[in-house]
Amino acid sequence: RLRKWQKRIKVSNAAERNLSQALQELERMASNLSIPNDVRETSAVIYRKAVKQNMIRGRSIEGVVAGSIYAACRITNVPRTLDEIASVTRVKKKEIGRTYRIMARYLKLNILPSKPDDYVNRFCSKLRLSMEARKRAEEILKMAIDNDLTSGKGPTGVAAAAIYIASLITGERRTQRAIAEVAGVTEVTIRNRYKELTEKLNLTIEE
Amino acid sequence: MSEMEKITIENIVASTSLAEHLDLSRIALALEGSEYEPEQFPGLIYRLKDPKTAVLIFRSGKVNCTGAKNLENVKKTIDIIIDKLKKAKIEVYDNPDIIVQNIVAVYDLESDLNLTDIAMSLGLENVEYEPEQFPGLVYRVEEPKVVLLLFGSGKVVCTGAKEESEIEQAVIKVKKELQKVGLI
DNA sequence: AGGTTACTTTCGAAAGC
DNA sequence: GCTTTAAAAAGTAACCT
Repeated sequence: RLRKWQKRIKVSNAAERNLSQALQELERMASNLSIPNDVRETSAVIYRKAVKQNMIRGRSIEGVVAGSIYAACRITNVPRTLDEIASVTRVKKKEIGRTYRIMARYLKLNILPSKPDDYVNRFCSKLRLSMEARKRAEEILKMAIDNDLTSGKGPTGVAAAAIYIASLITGERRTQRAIAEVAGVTEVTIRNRYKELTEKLNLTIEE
Repeated sequence: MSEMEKITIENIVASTSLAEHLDLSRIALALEGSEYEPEQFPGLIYRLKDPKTAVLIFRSGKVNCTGAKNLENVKKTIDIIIDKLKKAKIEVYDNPDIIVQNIVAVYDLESDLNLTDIAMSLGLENVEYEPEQFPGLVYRVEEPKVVLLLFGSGKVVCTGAKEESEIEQAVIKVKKELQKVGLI
């Protein structure tokens, strides 16, 4: 009856309000991260799926939006780090990671583990490195993956070390500090990965 | 069948009941070094040095024991608590049933693992591998119902088991699955 | 550069918010 | 869902010398 209709209208109003609020949040975060439109659309699709599966219960809209963006970046092979996503939200990195993992399982997103080479173009652009350096870094990473030097290691740390080596090879040297900053890892991590890559792949840097 | 020998139990969580009700404030005074801050957590925390375990005591009389590496030490811990409470004139049961709630163990597959390949062959829907967040691959086994953490070194952590036999079953199971797909 | 400590993940019980 | 306990795995981070 009338009560029932009022309730439905209220629910649908609330749902619509939440959805438009979420999509506004999504746009805000995405533009702060310079995420392209196709990836934003993928994020929105994922967010809508999460809503349909009642995944917002017990979670914040902001957290699910952040998780959707992280997932969409992963799916389109241009992953952003959890730190990058967290930098445009009040949601903590730990919570975004947790939400993302739950979404990936529950929504059956079947997302492959991220690989170091997915980060090369973005990090090299920020470092204004040449195409030659990117190519070198990708070659090094292919060897690293073929020799299984990456299991369990953070993809960004491995990518950072490969880029550091590539920058030395092409003579466009970037400091570990500069690379560490764009990759969001510490210089210690770059050194550790650098040591392992050069030793196990017998890489010689001098020219 | 002696995979058992290569399994190291690292922690056992067990629970029991020592009484219908316990006055934690009184116990806090009886057990030197105990921590009781009901605002923060409803249980009283008490750590033993030998065996090196920790006990949580609740006002319902329920008690949890964590940190023991074998069942004897779980029993020893509970007996020590019972003894100390009795000496403080606090009435508690004598031989309470002890229920093992969780066992954490480590096993070594003795072979480096390519976690990305394992994630794909075990099926992305059964496994979680997010190296940016954690170096281990999380594998939820349905039967026995335990969770395995697989590392690149070949080390495996098993948690969620209530009996040692479940750990052995799970370990043999993954080993066979990895051998079948040639990843070990 | 090292070294130490600490945090990430998994699990379960307990009582209460 | 959170709070607290213990414990391992391996990687990364933070802080100190």
